[in-house]
Amino acid sequence: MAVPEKPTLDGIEETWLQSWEKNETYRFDRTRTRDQVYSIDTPPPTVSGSLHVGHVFSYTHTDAIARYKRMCGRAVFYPMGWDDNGLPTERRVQNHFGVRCDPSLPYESGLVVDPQVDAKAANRPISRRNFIELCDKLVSQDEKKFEELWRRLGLSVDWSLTYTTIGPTAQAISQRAFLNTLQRGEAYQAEAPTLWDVDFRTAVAQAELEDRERPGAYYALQFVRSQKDPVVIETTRPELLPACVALVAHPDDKRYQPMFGTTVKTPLFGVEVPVLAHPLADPEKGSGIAMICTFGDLTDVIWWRELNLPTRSIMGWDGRIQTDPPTEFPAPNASSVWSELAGKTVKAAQARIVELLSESGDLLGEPREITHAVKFYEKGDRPLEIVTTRQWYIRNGGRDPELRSALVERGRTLNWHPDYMRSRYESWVEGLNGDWLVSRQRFFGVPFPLWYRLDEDGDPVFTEPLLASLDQLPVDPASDAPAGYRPEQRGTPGGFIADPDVMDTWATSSLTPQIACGWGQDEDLFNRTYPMDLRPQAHEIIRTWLFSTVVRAHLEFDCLPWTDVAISGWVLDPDRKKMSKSKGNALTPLHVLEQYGSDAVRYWAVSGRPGTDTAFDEGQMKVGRRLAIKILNASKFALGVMDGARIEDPAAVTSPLDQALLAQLAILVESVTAAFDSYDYARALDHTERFFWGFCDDYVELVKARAYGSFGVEQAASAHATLHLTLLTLLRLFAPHLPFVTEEVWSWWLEGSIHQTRWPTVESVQEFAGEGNPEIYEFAGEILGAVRKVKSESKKSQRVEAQTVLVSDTPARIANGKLVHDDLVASTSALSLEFSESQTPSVVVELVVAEAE
RNA sequence: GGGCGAUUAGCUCAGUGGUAGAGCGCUGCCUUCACACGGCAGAGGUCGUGGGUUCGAAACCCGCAUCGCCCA
Repeated sequence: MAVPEKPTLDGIEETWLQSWEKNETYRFDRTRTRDQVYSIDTPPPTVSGSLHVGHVFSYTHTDAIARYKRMCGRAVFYPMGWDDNGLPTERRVQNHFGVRCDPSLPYESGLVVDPQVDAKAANRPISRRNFIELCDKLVSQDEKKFEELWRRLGLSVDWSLTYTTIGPTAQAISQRAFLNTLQRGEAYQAEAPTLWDVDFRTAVAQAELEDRERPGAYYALQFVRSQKDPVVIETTRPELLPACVALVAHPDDKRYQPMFGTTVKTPLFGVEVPVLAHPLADPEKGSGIAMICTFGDLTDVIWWRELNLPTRSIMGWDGRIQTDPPTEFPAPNASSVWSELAGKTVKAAQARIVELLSESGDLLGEPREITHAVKFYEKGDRPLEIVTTRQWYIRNGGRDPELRSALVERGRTLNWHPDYMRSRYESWVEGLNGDWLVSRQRFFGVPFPLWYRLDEDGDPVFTEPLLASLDQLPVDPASDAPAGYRPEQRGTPGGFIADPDVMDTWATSSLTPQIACGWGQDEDLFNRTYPMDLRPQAHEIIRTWLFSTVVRAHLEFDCLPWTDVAISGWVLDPDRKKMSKSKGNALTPLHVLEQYGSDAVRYWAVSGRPGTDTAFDEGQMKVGRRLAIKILNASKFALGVMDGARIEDPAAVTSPLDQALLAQLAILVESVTAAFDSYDYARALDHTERFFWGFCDDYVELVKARAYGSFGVEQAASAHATLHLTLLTLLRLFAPHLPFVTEEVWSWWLEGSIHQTRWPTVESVQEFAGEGNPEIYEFAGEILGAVRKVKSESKKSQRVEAQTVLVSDTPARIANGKLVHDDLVASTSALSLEFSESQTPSVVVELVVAEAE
């Protein structure tokens, strides 16, 4: 036995991290069958270069569950992934190196790009392949930093299982899943109006939208009617006037009913457009009649589709008004008006057309300023436009009520922790209004495993894509040729071209269970781990990550990807705002890990209940550190007083106080186990901690004299057996939360790692507790506390002797008290302890008065 | 506008029908033979608000207010 003279937390992270690594403590045992395995679909963090405390928060929750399940005897499959795919990486590379991707440039071998001081300004164009090399370089640096942090935090991840979302395996699996989806008819290509970010120049999916309140203005424009007064519409987007294809009002709107079926002419351009009825037109909004443009917003798209309107799009992919007019404008000066708008940004075009309308007298009154919700790409800076493009879609129930209700049903059979988070899922699925757009016009992503045949004129035949074969994956259609073609036929008539797009990052992230478990790569592993047990994640990505993962598993495997989902809240700053890098209020976790120790930071993290947002609180970390130190010292006492005697014989426990304590301990084991089984790690810790402080304050004080041998060998043996079992049990109850300090204490007198031991059972404690009565322990604690209070209020040392302690209480309680008479006398330093029956319970203490000096 | 959640001590939060709880902070005391990187104790709340159910409500029901999130 090696109990340190002066136990300390200093350096225990290094010691045990090395030991766990060397002994492969958390290595997944893949000899175990699926029912013995607990597999976790760890959220692969976006490798963003910087870390903040929000990261350590939710991952600690998962680790506590993982450690509990491991101690319950499951082989825990706990891989880490890095989400290095997609736009966040692209943007980071652009800013870090001061480059931008220009796919038209040739690859430059051995290109050296140093991080720029003022990187944003440099904006150096490089080829797509060079760009991707920089992405790879940067993410591998970031991944090292992340791994160091996770290890330091004590995550019991099996690091040999690490995957990425852009690596060859992820690419192969994403492409395979896509090809399967395509062949089952669940993926399709369509040329359709698409929400479009003009800065990123890519299509954006419904799940990536967010509304932002922006100032705008209603402009009243008059449309000419033959032989009648003009009709006035109000619009926030006058620059789209040349794209106007109709006016629309509500079918019940009496004001406009007479006009339905007639035509009017657009101001400035003189285009004749019909006046139509549609229930989505809001009579309360503006003048009650609106112009339909192709396309100003999603309502325009609906009207365009349902009213079979022509397309007159004017928006270029770069967010500027395109050069060519969408139609021939009848009005005499229309072409000069158009030439003023062409090539302008939306903002500039709006300013100019307002001037022109004003000059022509078609703009009535002053613009009416308003604030309205505008759709943005969540990572974007300018409002989304709608352009017509060819895109890939995966069916997700957005247009298919049967699939939709099947997916709602999937959500209902999933175990949600906490349960109310289920409604986020349901309201999202029920509100879907289109299929999942999965193609992105970006560079750093998984390419579609497709090519298109070029006809004799060199035009691509989109209707018959050339598919990669499964054994070819991962494939890069930009450098590989499709079967039956030679590489030099690329881009030539009769030859082929690659699909230019990459997949949405969620098209890969939605496959993390398949990637982690080795679908199609390692079928043996897959059968032992899939479908998985747990998906831990935050609540704001239920609509994206969780939902898309359910969709893929449903389509490919007709099952849920996991049985349970545990939703973590956010970390809030002291002003109760979400901590995030973009808000600039995020703290890096490394300094708190160093300052308070990993166990202390974990203590703060696991005190945040499932699903609940939690304030960043260094105070809680101090408390956690104090708890860890207390565990060291209490353990030192228990082991020291036993002096090497490890009594593991239930018969040795003879003292009623000891039996009472153990009876309480059995209750504790039961409640902590129940809390963990319901994924409530916070409640589990709360129970254990509460018991532990009571144990230190009361039991240890009560038992001290007896444990040191004051009342004989047998009495001491009872105390030693109780201390031994209690310590053994409490350490294991703490182990999922505080892996370092519990391992440290374990090593003082036991072999192996505490994290590979079995979770304590109620029965094993009950065996020692016998017929122990918890009330005895409670009552003894009350008496001890009452004496302490008297001493404290008299401003005396707790060590001072009590002349008499008189306990008055009911006969039953007095009987209990008498059973612990000797321990009470010793722990209160009482010269005499007496009991008397009374209806009004009290503890009267008379202290020895110190003699005058 | 719809949905979900929150509102309890100065702060952070527990508490799903039976006398208001914990930790932090604050105040006081104790250098005690596990622990000064400590211990013990004390003060501090008409449980957001208005109704209702009940012998009894912080808790259950309805309305309202404020905050947060999700979705339109």
